[in-house]
Order: sequence, then structure tokens, then C-alpha cells
Amino acid sequence: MARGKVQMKRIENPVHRQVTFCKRRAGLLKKAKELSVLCDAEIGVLIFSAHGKHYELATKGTMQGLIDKYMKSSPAAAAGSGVGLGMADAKEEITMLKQEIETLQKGLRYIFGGGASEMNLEELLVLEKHLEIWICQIRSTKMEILFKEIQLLRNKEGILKAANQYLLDKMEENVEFTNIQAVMDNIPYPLTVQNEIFQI
Amino acid sequence: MARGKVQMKRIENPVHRQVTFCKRRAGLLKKAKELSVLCDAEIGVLIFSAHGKHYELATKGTMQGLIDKYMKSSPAAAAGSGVGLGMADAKEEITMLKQEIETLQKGLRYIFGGGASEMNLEELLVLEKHLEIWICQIRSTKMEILFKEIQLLRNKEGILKAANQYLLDKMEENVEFTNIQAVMDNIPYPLTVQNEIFQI
DNA sequence: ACCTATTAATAATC
DNA sequence: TGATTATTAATAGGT
Repeated sequence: MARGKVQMKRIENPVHRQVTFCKRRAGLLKKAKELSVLCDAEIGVLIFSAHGKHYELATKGTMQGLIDKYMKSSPAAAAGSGVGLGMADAKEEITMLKQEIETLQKGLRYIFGGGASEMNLEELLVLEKHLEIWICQIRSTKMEILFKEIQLLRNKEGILKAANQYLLDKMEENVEFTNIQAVMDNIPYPLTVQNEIFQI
Repeated sequence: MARGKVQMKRIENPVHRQVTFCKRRAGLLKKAKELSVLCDAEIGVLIFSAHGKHYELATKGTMQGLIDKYMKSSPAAAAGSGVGLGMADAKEEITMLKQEIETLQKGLRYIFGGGASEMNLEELLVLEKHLEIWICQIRSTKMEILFKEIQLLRNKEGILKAANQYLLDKMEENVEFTNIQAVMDNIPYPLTVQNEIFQI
């Protein structure tokens, strides 16, 4: 809102970014306070800078109070209440999932930014590993699909083989009365399938 | 900010108050998102209306994650207040995180031209190829980083070598007048670098 | 919900 | 950082 529009994407110049962070952070907190006062609302704002510094604002009471309120009112859905993972396992899983999310998010940013600029060597290694895992999953899915296809074809093959055998037997029974070739010529359906399972 | 200043106090007219609440709430959340994107910050906003309705925004990750972060970084906070995640909460968080991962993956799929929910063999092949390309890019970025590092070191090496050669020449020129060892003893800077490129 | 006249926020600059 | 200012963005009041 000043001397030129601003693109809604990460400001690359670190100095500009820092300055903007300070200004807009102040602006955001001010707006939050105003909304709280004008409309009698209770508002909490948590800000973590990219470098880990954190800022907060809680109107009416403490951040803790707000968080408590949030905990109680927000996610009411009961997770599958059955027995399951132990607490430690659950926490571990949460950590892992969060890591995965972080990686995916970074990956998206990487794509959009075309971005070596954003990721360091360590992060690239992690992302690479994730992608490799993903590819493995894709390949296994592919294999599954192919196996299903093969299974289907095998079933067809079995059925056709049996049918053909049955027909052959019939012909042999009748061989005294008629010429096999003549019978074959009169069969209205093809006895062979695509991959030539059955050969006369 | 419009048609007249506004006093910084509770709006008494309930209709006006409600309207302003809606508008400014939207504005606040927008500002929060912008700050997050522009400055690469992680931001959470909790809003409780006077009537107990609640709204929230968490950029990057979940509100839970933010709260966890807050708990860790805020010294006095964590222990009390029964906010420590219970088992149910943990499970719920896992569910949410998994959902988020799903969303991110869908986003990636979308990027790669898919968009379909169930992927068929063809789509899987395409995605696989894309991922392979992505991995290649990552690897090339990795190499680039390493290469830059190497280049930097080589430059250093070159400069130091040249400097040393120059000094050596100087010493040879002066060998008639003075003792080399004496010169060496008086050099105010180290002639060797970390990897011992130059040895006397 | 949509429309503007206004005010408020802020990007660029020093 | 801290001011200044030209602009853009948000929005109060009205329909």
C-alpha cells in the first residue's frame, strides 16, 4: 500500500523482508487490538519469524487462556476412541508427520520459486529422500495395477482353455462321423485369443 | 478508514458492531496471511467473538503446531493449565496432519497436471517421470552448491599461491643482500592455508 | 452483498 | 532504526 503494488510472495531481499516484517507485524497487532476493542472480541496472535523469534498478542486475558479456550472449543471431533498407539508413539508419529509436511511445503516452494535459493544442502538431501520414497510408492502402486491386469488375463486364459479343451473333446468324440477340419470351419466364434493361448 | 474516523472504543450499535466484526476479521486474517507469505513467518490468529463463536488461522502447519511451538518457547506457559495434549488430542492432531499431508500431495499432483483423485496407470507413469525430473533437479542443485564451494576454495588457493610465489620471488631477488630465513621470520602473515597448499 | 469517499497502512526513499 | 511521502489497501457508511 505504498509506492507500488506488492506481489504476494516471499520478499527475496532480506533487508526489505526484515523491514516489512517489522512494519507489517506492528500493523497486524494494531489491527488485532482494534478489532478486539471495537467489536468486543477476544483475540490472540502468535507470530514466529523465520529465524525463530516469536511475538504474541492476547487481548483480554492471557494467551494461555485463549489457548485453553481453543482447545476446548475447536477440535470437537472425537478421534477413533479405541485402543491404539501409546502416547509416546503418538507423539513420535506427530513429529514425523510434521516433518513430512514441512518437507512437502518446502518442496512446493521449491517448485514455485524454481528455487535453489531457498533450500540448503541438508534440506535438499531430505527432500530427495522423500521423493525417492514417493517414487517407490508409485512404482509399487503401478505393479499392483499390472498384477491385477495379469490376474485378470490369466483367469480369462483359464476359462478359454477349458472351453477349448471341451470343444476338442467333443470333436474327437465325433471324429468317426465327420471331418475335423469341416467342424473347425463351421465354428462361428474364434477359438484363439489375443496371445494365442490355444493352438490347433 | 472510511467516511469518517472511528473512535477506538466498543461500537455500541450491535448491527454496526457485527458488520465491522465481519469486515475487520476478514481484513485481519488477510493481513496475517500476507505477513506470513511476504516475510516467511509462521502466524496463528485466534478470534473469539463476544458470543463465543471462534475463528482461527494458522499459516504454515496447524494451530496445534503453533501452540506447541509457543508452549516450548514460552517459559512459564506449558506445564499448568491442563493444556498438555491428552491422548485424544494427539490422535486428533495426527488425523489433521495426515489430512494436511494428503492436501499437500494433492497439491503436488495438481501441479503435475493430474488433479484426478484416483490415479490410473497412465497418471502414475507421468507423476513418476515428473518426480524423477524433480530429483534430478535437486541433485543438480546439490552439485551446484558443492561446486560453488569448491570454486571458492580454488580461488582462495590460486590467490594464495600467487601471493606466495610473489613473495618467494622477492626473496630470491633479495637473496644476495639478506638471509632468507630472516625474511621468512619477518613475514607478518601466515603463508600457509588450511589444506597446506604451499609448503616451504 | 456491493459501492465509494475517506482514512489508514505502508513501500520506497533518504 | 526513524522520519517522510506517494500510493495502495482497507473499510465506514450507505443502498
